[in-house]
Amino acid sequence: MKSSKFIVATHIMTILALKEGRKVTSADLAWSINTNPVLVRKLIGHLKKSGLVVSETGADGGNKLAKKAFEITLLDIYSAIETKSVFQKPYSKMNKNCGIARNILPVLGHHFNKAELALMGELRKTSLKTISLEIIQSEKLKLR
Amino acid sequence: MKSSKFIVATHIMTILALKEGRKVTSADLAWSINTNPVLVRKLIGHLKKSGLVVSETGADGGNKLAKKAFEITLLDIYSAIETKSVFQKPYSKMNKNCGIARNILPVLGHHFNKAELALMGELRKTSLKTISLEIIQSEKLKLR
DNA sequence: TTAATTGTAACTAATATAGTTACAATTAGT
DNA sequence: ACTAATTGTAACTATATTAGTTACAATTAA
Repeated sequence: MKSSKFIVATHIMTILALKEGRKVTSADLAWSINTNPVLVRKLIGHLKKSGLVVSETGADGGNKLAKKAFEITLLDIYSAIETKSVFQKPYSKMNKNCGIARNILPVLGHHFNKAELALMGELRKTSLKTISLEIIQSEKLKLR
Repeated sequence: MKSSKFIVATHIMTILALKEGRKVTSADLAWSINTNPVLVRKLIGHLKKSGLVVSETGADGGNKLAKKAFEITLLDIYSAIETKSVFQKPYSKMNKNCGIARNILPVLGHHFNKAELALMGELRKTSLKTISLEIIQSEKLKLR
């Protein structure tokens, strides 16, 4: 995964979870992330396609979760944002005259898929509710 | 993982495994991968540091495995090549005035680490010997 | 009608990855 | 000692990916 999209998207989702149903604008989200509202809206576009977020346009518009936070897992966010495999590049340039090169991709692909499924299985264990509770807890600890 | 380095490194290691102890030059490896010998030597540099490959310079020089193929796992190759976490970007630009932003990285980091450990655990299950046997098998099936 | 907002296209900037060139150091064979 | 083949590495260029920006049409509440 080359980008910070997943982290940023989870950051967005965590804010929406902590705002519990109140609409949040892309400008407010961008403030916390310290980035551009357009970038936020692009990410939210993916989250909406996956049914995780709903938005309203116009004055007093904004974004909120489409489900309860305990119904959303890190895997849902991951799947909404990351289209490519963690591993797989097209990698089409290997030499077709070489018997090893001809077969390496299907063979490795199988093992890479198993590894990625293990990763995804682990992400599915954590809900957005858990994340938001941990954020609150973490902030409280620092205040002492 | 943003690069194809891991796939290419595993490709290299598979060739070395199938050559069983015979020295292979970076030029021969580059031929199979259809890339530049220097690129191959750079990757081999990492594999050597991790004790997976040994090389000889000079005429009749080349590279070979430092261990038996069944003693090397995909995780060994992965760890030799990939220095950064699958997920973690520095991501230092979030707004320190936001309580959520201040805490998101340690909280998510914990869950991301668990996921990455699951991925690595899966990679450790497969040895280079297995990969090379599967390559042979896959090529044989195609010849029928 | 106005102001605030999303959605999106088109673009630029920044960063990361891949590939290349060049050459010193090493070694086997002669 | 000389030659040819090889690794190791630095410095560089090219390509691809990601991040960020600008602009503006469409939508909606007041």
